[in-house]
Amino acid sequence: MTTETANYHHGNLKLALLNAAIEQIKEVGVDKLSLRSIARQVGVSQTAPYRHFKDKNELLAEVAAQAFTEIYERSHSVIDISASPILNIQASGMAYLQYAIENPEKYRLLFGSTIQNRRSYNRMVEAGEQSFRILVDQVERGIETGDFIPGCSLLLANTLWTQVHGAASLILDGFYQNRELPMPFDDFLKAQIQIGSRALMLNPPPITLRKN
Amino acid sequence: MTTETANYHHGNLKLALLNAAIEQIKEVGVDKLSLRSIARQVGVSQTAPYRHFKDKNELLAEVAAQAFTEIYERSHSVIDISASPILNIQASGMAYLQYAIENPEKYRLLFGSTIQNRRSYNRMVEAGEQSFRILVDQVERGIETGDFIPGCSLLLANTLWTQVHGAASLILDGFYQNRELPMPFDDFLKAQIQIGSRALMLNPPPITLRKN
DNA sequence: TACTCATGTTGACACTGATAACATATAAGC
DNA sequence: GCTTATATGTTATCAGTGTCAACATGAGTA
Repeated sequence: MTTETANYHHGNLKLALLNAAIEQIKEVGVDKLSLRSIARQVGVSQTAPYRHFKDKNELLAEVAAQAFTEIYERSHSVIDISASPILNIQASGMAYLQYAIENPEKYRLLFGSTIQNRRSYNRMVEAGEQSFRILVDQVERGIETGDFIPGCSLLLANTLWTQVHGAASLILDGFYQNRELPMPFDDFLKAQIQIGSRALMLNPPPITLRKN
Repeated sequence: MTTETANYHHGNLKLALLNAAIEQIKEVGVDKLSLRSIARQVGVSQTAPYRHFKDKNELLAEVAAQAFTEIYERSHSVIDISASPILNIQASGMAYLQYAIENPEKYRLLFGSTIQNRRSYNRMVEAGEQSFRILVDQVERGIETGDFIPGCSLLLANTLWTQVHGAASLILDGFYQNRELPMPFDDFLKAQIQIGSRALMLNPPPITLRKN
């Protein structure tokens, strides 16, 4: 209903603005995004957005909340309750990286410094924490089964996320672009995640890295 | 000499601009930094900077190159050639994190999306790689001594950096601010680095996390 | 029908990065 | 020592931004 019928003057301008923002973030990048150009695309005056968002920051925070939810869904969809925690962690890590690679500008919005005062946007914060909880859950399972270091699941989950987030950042910043890799890019990601997840294990399995 | 005597109209305006930029980045943050306010602080017209830098981006890239060098010096200064690779890695990781925490806005400049076209600024890129090489060196030593997973030092070093960089990002984004930690913050960092570095080891030592 | 209030527009302000045209002082050539 | 070219700095201006206050409009309600 909400998507079809025109409610008011424009007919759900708020949603139209959000969609236009997402589109332009993808096209011109998050830095070059302007509220005015969003309004222009929707065919509305420059100040119309202010009836639906306190300011540009608030609009971006809402886009970010949506993106965090997407990341959550991606990472969650590959979790298999009957699989081992370590496999789940690796799978959701790859899903996370894939999202970042496929949506570089959205990812920058999530973790760059564009949005100010992040902590004051509840919807966004909660959507972010939801993703994090996937990790915490799997880490706790791994601790229960005796595979992981016991003590503090938050810390272990952090180590994981931190690593995957760092990898994503370096990829998006083009760090690997002119660099010779010892293996195909996708394998490189997998290896990185595999190595990283060894950190949690009480007795990590031996590992060999193919040179190519 | 260069710092003392006035060379030209202003007397080393380029250096004065860079210093003013660094000061303002610290004070108002990298997003709110404007070329005009830098010029104002130095007491020169808005367009004077354009005689020394092609554009704002170029000025920022030079500040970043300087900051990368500082990070290198910090991380390098704690390397002890007679100590084990793993200890060196942990020490330089902590030094890196400390730099990020002490200079949050500079760190954002280095890895945020403010500077465009990073790869085209050689001085900056090289200063960055220099820091990375500290890690690669220690990883290679660790592989030689048989402590680390053999195969690809680049990949292992990446895993490390990636993790430390990710930790820095989350800290600066305030992720840990309203969150209860199981131990004092500094210990939390150390633990994270300690756990992370286990990933590289062929036979990581058992580890226990104090609950407090 | 009249009124209210959410929604949208106009006009304006104070900023920003950047360019072109002009001014000036320094270093080099004679 | 005087002229001249060039590096350096200024003025004026443009197009663009986020945001606010004042005004316009139209849908739902009393």
